[in-house]
Amino acid sequence: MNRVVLHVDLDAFYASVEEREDPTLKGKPIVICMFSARGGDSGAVATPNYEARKKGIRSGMSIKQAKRLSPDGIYLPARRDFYEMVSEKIMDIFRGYADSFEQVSIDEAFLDVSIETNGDFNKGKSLAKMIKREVKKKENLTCSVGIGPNKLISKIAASMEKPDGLTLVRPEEVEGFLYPLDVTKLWGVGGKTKDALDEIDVKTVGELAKVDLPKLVEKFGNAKGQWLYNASKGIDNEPVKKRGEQEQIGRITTLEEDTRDPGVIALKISELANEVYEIVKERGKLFRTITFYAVTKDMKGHTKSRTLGMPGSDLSLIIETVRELIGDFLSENDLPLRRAGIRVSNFSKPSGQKTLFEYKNFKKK
DNA sequence: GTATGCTTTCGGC
DNA sequence: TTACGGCCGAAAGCATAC
Repeated sequence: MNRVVLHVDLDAFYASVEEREDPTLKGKPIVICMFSARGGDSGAVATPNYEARKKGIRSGMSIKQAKRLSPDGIYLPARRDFYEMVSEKIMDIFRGYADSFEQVSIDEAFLDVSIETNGDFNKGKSLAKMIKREVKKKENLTCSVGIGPNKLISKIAASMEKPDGLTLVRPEEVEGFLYPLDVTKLWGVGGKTKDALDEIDVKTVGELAKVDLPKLVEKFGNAKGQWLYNASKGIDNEPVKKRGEQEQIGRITTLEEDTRDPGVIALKISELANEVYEIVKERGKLFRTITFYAVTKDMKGHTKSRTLGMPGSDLSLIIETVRELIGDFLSENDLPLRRAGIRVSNFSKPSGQKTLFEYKNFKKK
């Protein structure tokens, strides 16, 4: 039996939630922004609504640039915790329709409905309509749905018709659907891969499908070469599977001014470390890797990380380790920092295994 | 050589 | 050219062990 996979994507999610909360905003260009600690219009665009997109505003753009494109737009600060709550309710709706379910991000999910539809794409389509109706009715939001025989196809399908779209690609339509598309439409083909494909005159998926496997492996290595070979033909066997718990917890902030003063950086970082520590504690986790993240004046990102021999959970452990990492970083780079952050990862649950703290005490005896 | 683990970078939302 | 958040997961790059 063939698979029937849905990809559901909430339309301009943050902006749509704000419109829903304040209907007087409807029809106006709305731009949800992440303002930085620098004040004024320092910061970036998280999500523009469709009106704002018509004026050329895109996510990731600086707020200043967006204001030049649409001075009369409505610029609102992002309320991420609120969007998170709305997202959870909607994900529960999606989950109710799926044999297996995979949440990809705050506004996106895959639903495998193969069993429920018995492999029938017409049933998949009516299921998609039901989902859209329920989200509209219960949460007053629209979404775009793609239906295909796998994740790769359903994800691209969902992006074809937005907002409030529904795109069905049957197995026999896959090649016709895929071949005219630009290779960058394939999830996993970004700037680097695009440039490499340009070198061999491959611009569309159809052109990529004509390249033989050895050539792709030679150019991209085994894993990526194989993946490109399959993806170009619409082949993707990745299962829709429930994602486990969060693997990394981090916080980053923009410094009030550029600096390379280790004291100033360490102070800011310890505030962030506190927040991270609270979450880790609440979830009862132990971490083994600590990462210091920095963005220098030239906007380049850098990381310094350390993996401990033994899982730990103490705040002081985070702060002391990151202090050393800051020192390492500053001795290797000479530009002042614009942003700084911290991340812990490599989690384990406290089991019978000793923590670093317990291990140290054990040694003392 | 291949598997494994750690560090760094990339890229999506 | 200038100006540019705050996350996350995955891939790439590298070292080490067998």
